Amino acid sequence: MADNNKKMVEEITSMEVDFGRWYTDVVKKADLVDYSSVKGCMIIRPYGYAIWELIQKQLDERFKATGHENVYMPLFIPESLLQKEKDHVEGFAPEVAWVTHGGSEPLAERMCVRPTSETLFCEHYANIVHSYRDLPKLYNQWCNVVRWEKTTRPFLRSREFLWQEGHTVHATAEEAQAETEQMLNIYAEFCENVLNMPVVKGVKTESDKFAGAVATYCIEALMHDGKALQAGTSHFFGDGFAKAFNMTYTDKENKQQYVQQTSWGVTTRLIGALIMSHGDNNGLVLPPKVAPTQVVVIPIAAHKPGVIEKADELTARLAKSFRVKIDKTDNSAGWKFAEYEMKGVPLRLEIGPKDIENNQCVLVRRDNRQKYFVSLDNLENEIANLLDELGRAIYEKAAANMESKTYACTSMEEIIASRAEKGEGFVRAMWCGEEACEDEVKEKTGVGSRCIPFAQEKLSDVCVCCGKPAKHMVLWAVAY
RNA sequence: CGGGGUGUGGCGAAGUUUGGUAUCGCGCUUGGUUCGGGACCAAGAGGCCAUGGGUUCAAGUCCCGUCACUCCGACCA
Repeated sequence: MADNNKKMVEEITSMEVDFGRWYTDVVKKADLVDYSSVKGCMIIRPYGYAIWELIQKQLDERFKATGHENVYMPLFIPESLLQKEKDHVEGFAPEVAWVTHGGSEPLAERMCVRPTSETLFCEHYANIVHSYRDLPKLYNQWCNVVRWEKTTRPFLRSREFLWQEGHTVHATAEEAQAETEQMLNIYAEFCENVLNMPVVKGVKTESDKFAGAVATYCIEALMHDGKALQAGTSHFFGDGFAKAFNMTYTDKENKQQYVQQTSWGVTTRLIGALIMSHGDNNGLVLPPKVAPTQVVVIPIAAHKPGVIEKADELTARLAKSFRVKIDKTDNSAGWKFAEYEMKGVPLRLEIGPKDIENNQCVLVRRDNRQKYFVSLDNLENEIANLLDELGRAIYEKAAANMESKTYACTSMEEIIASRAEKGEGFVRAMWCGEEACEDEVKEKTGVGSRCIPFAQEKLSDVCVCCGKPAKHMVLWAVAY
């Protein structure tokens, strides 16, 4: 059998050897994506898309529960509309794709393919909001956006990607601020409970915030290789866009006021995040709540009488409670085991002649390959428990990874030494608040500021760069 | 956008230095034996060697151009 395992090693690069290669191997071999002839864009295959649908569904439930409604905006944005907010256009100009012709006729005004839809929402809100009675407006849109990236990677950075963008307008800054924080908290809760992925909540530094925002909040996750990944953002805009787009309403005192605005989004990048958080050298490990198949039923010695029938019966029974799939192909059992491990299916159910005799089956956990011999009488409960346990276990593992790769440093030398000795991870270090220092840290140590975590800790009194009094503890890292 | 690398059946490669019949493994098809960790035997199908031009009796191989992909830097969810 050991000989057969060689095949496995050849097929997927070990994470320890080359994490980047491992990642591209996994997304392809687990059948999540395929490469497209359209440069820098990916084909999301049915299995990958099913994960996205589960993410969508569970996020959408949370949005609806907090009063949000889904809408759809146009794909194209006229140049004049994009130009209205100065910071915004400067931020996005380098990466927008332009439509210049309709058929063979040049357009009077070129249009970009949306890189994000703030401007469209702003225009719409300016039209529909007149009175304090019209507020708040809590809209969300599920769509695709285009950003002309130079280098691309499936799920992490591609020229077209799928996301959700929430856009809300409020009467007061307090209310908008509360919305911004609420949505960040929803993202964080979702990452932890649904994706089983720990995140750090914080606020971006001035230089790193969204183009046009007053403040950008984010959740940062740490991947298995110690690099950081921004998993979601929530922006507070104040009235910046409101002034540029003339979004006003009349308040109770009959005075004209600008609306206060937010936006927030997560993308298909979340799929990349969970791959790099939970995956191992056998492939994907999917959190049970977003696994398209939670239990795969594998009949053993399927030619023996009664096995297929029993496996079918079990599959039908379990389908009432779980996402179940049966594999009746004539591939060998061992091949199937490896196949569904590669695809990250949380539980494998083996049922063979011996089991049928004993009124039992074998359940095997994806994360640790532990085997359980389970009576068929109590199967649903056992499966539910094991799925829960697996979810908790991979969360704990990811949390332990994050903790063990988080380093507190009190000087630039320490940061450099930490990176050299311990490798990549989150570096916690004090900062004075000056952009020059932020840049210098990045230049000299290689790590960039990820966020100023909400959970602050005073590691020392002075900035690691300039030695002046420190204002914040910043989380630094090499990022995807 | 700068610096490397690679393009050969569906996938992964050898062959290129030194020009001479298109090779190997996986996968696929058919039949049989297997079946509790990537099975085995047998017989098949499948390629104008990325592309355009050149050199030559002869080009996957040498020369010039183009395109694509990929890795490393600068920009980004």
